[in-house]
Amino acid sequence: MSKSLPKRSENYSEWYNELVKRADLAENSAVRGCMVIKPYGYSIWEKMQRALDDMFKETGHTNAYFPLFVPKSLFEAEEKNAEGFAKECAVVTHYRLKNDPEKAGKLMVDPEAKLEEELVVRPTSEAIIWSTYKNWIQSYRDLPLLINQWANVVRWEMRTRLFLRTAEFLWQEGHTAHASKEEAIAETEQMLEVYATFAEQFMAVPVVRGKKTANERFAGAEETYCIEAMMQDGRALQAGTSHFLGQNFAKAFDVKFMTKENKQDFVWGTSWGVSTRLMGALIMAHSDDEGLVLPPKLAPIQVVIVPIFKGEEQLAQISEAVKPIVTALKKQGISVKFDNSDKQSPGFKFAEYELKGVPVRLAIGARDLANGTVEIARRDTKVKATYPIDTVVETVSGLLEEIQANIYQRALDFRATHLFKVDTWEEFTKIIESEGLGFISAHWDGTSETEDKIKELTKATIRCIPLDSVEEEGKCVLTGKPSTRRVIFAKAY
RNA sequence: CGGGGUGUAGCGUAGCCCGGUAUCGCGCUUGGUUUGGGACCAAGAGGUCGUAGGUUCGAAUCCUGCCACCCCGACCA
Repeated sequence: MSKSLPKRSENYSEWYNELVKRADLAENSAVRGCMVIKPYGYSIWEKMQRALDDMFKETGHTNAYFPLFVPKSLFEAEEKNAEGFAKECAVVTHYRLKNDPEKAGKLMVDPEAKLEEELVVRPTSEAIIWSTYKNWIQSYRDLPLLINQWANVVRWEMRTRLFLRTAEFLWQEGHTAHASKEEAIAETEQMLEVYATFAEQFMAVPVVRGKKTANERFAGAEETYCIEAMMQDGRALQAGTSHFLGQNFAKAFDVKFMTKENKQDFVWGTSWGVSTRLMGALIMAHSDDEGLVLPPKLAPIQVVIVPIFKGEEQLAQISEAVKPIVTALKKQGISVKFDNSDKQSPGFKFAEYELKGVPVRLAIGARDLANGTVEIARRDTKVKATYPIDTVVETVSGLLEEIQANIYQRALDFRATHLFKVDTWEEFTKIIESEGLGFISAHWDGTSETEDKIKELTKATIRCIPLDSVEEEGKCVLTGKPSTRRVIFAKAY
């Protein structure tokens, strides 16, 4: 195995792929399009789950679990939703295998064990959940119903990429039911804000909050809100979506409730989700040619301590000096690893923990013991400095906060320099065709035809209509027709 | 799913055109010396050459099917 990663600047996607594998995050599995998430990668996902789950609970949601399989008849009930996902569904048709009479030791699908009704492996759970909600909701007193589930879903994608698009992926999906349209919209917007806050404060990835155009809307939704993040190659990554479902699913599954006024009405729904794709966003937003750069809040190991020693005696002395540091850091809630293995040289360890994105590294050798010092290195800037040993805890906890803030700021600055306000088609194509592309803020006439045409010509799509976009007079960048606000165009993952 | 490429030890590869039982590096094992940015020396172990067929006295090498991965398209809430 060669020591260094492919250069990010030379081949971004090769760099990404190699990084995911080399940092022990995930690898391809024996199943087409499905990945194995390795322990180190999974522990990052667990930290994401923990933080998100806390935020869901804080906003009044509880977790539940619904089946992996959806009977076809339920799946097709909400027509638009079914149609939107039909092309990427895995379907279970049989429930038994048997020995193949013609090939010894081989199994075959037992043709006699055909299911009466096919089961769709959920690509999303609206159908199975709304069919259940019908039984749970009778009165306005049963509302709002605020439920989340952590689950796996399957979407049979033609081309997959580790974390960004896999046939099976892990996610959470919130499904809520409300007595009024206003309340459902407020819920949709609240959860979008939860996602945006998580992305910015935990992942250190700035996002644009916005609404999707009709073309990009979730199948079965009245309105799809999203957060869009910019990766280091200037492409956009949809990092989370929150849908206002109107009464579409309530009508499809006949979910009615009695209002305070003693009238029957259909309930209003929302659904919202983020997936292991966030791992892809996290990796692509911050990492460099040396490897991962993790935000301290999501790093499984926040501080690694590397002893530099000659012989066991020195290691024992260093270990003694390290002990109180480890204890003190842990007391602060900081996760620490003391790597006292003598299998690898310090240089090897330095490179290894950089590859894995450990935010802070301490190095202690005989020289430090004599001087009462520790070398502290930060992953984001690669700056090293020596500090008195009794200031380590304070320095480290300050540094973790600084790194969290710094990588967010760096990503924000990157986005700022790759966000272009464009008013002519010439400029538009020039930017979109250049290597280091980015987000284009431009006027659009509001029609699907124009959106499609632009996609056809440039491969750029409307990522969203930003929630904070200001109303202004303008002309569509392609057609010249009047427009009242700018939208964000970009090439997307 | 279409076009192109790749598949050889845990990883990365040479050999393939021109058929004769597989090269090198990393890693691994053992012993020793090392350790402030991916240590060094010595000795070893490790292979149905992606897979299934075919041609041939003989196939990593030639032919066919299949599978997987990568790149470019198409597809993608």
